[in-house]
Amino acid sequence: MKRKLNGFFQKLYSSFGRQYWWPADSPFEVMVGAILTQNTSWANAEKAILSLKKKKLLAPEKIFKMPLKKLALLIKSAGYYNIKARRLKNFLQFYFDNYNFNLEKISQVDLLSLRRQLLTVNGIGQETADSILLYALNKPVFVVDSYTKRILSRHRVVKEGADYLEVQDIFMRNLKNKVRIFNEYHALLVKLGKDYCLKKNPKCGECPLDGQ
DNA sequence: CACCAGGCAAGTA
DNA sequence: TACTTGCATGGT
Repeated sequence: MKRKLNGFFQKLYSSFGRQYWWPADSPFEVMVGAILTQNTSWANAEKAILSLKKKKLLAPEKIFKMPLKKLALLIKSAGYYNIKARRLKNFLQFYFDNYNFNLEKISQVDLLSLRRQLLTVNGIGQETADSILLYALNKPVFVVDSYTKRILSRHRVVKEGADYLEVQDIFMRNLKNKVRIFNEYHALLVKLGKDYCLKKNPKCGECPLDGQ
């Protein structure tokens, strides 16, 4: 299994190169982006980020104070904008109550404790929590998304319908250089899913992982 | 026109 | 525990 997963990584990396995730100017931008991109293309989430940036509103205190309706309109392009506005507010309430919007403080908390805390916020599930932990706070946790599950079950690494923690565990038990590799590997899997053969209706002929 | 995108929560059985 | 549904814009 170690060899297989590392082999996949090598193939993906040599096919696609470095992905430079997460595209953001600050850890806070990653946190916001993680919520905005839920079940949504990055292109649409990014437009919402830009509309916040353009008005200099991409800051914890600003979004915290902003009326819910105003926030919803600003992030409209990300889709599900009412629910995502509420989720952003929920996260900022958590961030203020527990860490006073202080990045140093939240960064000091150990991975598992912070993961549990994030999961208590309404609107933050496992993938969003792990995206924040890995890409905003550089914690060694693997992010699993629908592409990851599809790719792994299609290549018979896990059974179809394997749950989140099961898939996550496969990566975390079998890879070294945690943060660096977890960051790049997840990004490469998304790249593969987007551009090649692992959409819901695949034509797997050119998939770089075939012939493994 | 249909289908999909870097999910999650709440309801039901 | 396992399955279903609502949430919504914008690109292909």
